[in-house]
Amino acid sequence: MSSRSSAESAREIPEATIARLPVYLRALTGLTESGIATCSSEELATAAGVNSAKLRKDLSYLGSYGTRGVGYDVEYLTYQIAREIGVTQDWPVVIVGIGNLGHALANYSGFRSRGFRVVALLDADLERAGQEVAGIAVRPFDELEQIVADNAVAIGVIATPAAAAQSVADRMVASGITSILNFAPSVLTVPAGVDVRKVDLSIELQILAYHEQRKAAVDPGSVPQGAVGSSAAALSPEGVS
Amino acid sequence: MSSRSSAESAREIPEATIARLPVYLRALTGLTESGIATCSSEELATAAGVNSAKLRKDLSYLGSYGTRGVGYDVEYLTYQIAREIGVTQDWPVVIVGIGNLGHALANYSGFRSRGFRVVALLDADLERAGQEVAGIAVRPFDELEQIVADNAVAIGVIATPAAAAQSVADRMVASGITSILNFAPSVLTVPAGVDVRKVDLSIELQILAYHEQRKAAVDPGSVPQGAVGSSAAALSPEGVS
DNA sequence: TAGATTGTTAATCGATTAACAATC
DNA sequence: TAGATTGTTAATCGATTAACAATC
Repeated sequence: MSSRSSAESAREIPEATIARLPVYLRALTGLTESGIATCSSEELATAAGVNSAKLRKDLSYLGSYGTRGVGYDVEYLTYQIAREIGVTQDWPVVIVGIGNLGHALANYSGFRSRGFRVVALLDADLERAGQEVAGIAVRPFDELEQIVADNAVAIGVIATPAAAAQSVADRMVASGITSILNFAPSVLTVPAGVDVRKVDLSIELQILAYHEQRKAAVDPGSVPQGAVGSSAAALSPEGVS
Repeated sequence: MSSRSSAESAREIPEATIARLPVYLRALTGLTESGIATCSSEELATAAGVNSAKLRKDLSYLGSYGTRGVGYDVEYLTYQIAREIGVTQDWPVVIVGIGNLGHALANYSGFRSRGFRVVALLDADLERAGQEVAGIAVRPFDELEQIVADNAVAIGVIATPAAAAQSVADRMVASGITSILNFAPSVLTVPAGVDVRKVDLSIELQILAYHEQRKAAVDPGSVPQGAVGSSAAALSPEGVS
């Protein structure tokens, strides 16, 4: 799936580690805001919600940025991780599909402070295009190629209905985008070299439901087991907005 | 983290498999909509975006629901997976925090068809409470305990700002909720027996940025490398809505 | 020097994959 | 019977973890 370049740098960072680096970065930001200048692997691990052995192992792939007997300098480690991830500079991003979710994404103020800059909002619906969301004009989807070229956009966000997602992805790839964050509930097919990550609300809920069901089974009566709906309703065809 | 009951049923399904069952379910729904009644592991795997060996291995944990030489009956397999996950019945869910994201979640029509029913929208802001979103009245957060009790709610969704998330989680847990889906960018501390899953927009984007940066490094010039922002901007304190 | 904590080793655990016997 | 495809085995790969030597 993800790019797996082989002989590039001395270190080859495992995927599982890469996925945790942003979590460490956020935990470090929290420490900075609390006025903490130095921390041990134990403290940082707690803030990030992992165990300290895993944290130290993860950081060891980046280099030796701590001091034995002392810990880590919060500011220095923050910079090193940000540099490793690649968010010491802002990445321009386009969001396609300005429905409810697109609105929420456009208004999400966390992007800017974490290395991203929304350069355009696009929607195929010409009614929506022309409006303004979060201070950014919504533009017709057809302007995608121009916008990607003008702003050197490498990352695209898809917040369209499932039916439109693949064709939006195709246009994104053709226009030069090589990383896609997909919120539409559909599997995207993209060429090698293009990375896709997927966020799916109901899949996350279903994973919780699985465990919830098991809790109820182990300890019947202790956990409320929801009102009884019909299985027909639960299994009916999708009506994704 | 997640519940790990030991001697419960004959099978002990791996976490990685559980996380993929909802993906298979969605792929099967797609096949049903296309009028396909039977499929091979190869076809279903393609629709789900995994390889067929992994799919068959995953399904083998549930039982033997296929026919050698033939494949799987789509409707039968759909039911078996839905039953395993626990979504043949509807799970009542509450959403706390009706900002932009809460709005989007409340309006997400996919919940209903996938085993969930939003029974209440809650917000601490009394201005918001009293409004109506997606046909559901927004109620004061203080009514949480009553609503959870009345509707036997086991699953809660947090869409509040980061600063409020932990206290909302505490109240949820105290009220009897044992599964939480957290959209706020903060690490939640909960008692054993409570499951938390986290969805984080900027973490997903940062993972993409990491790989994007590597692509640019391997093949300079071929991939646009975004406008140059200041590292100060990228690392400034959070401004999460 | 004594205490603390990192960075690394090595063992363990879990997940993935290819191959194929079972069987429709 | 011949062809197709599942379910399972076993090998491989990657991730986690505890323990501790290195070193501040």
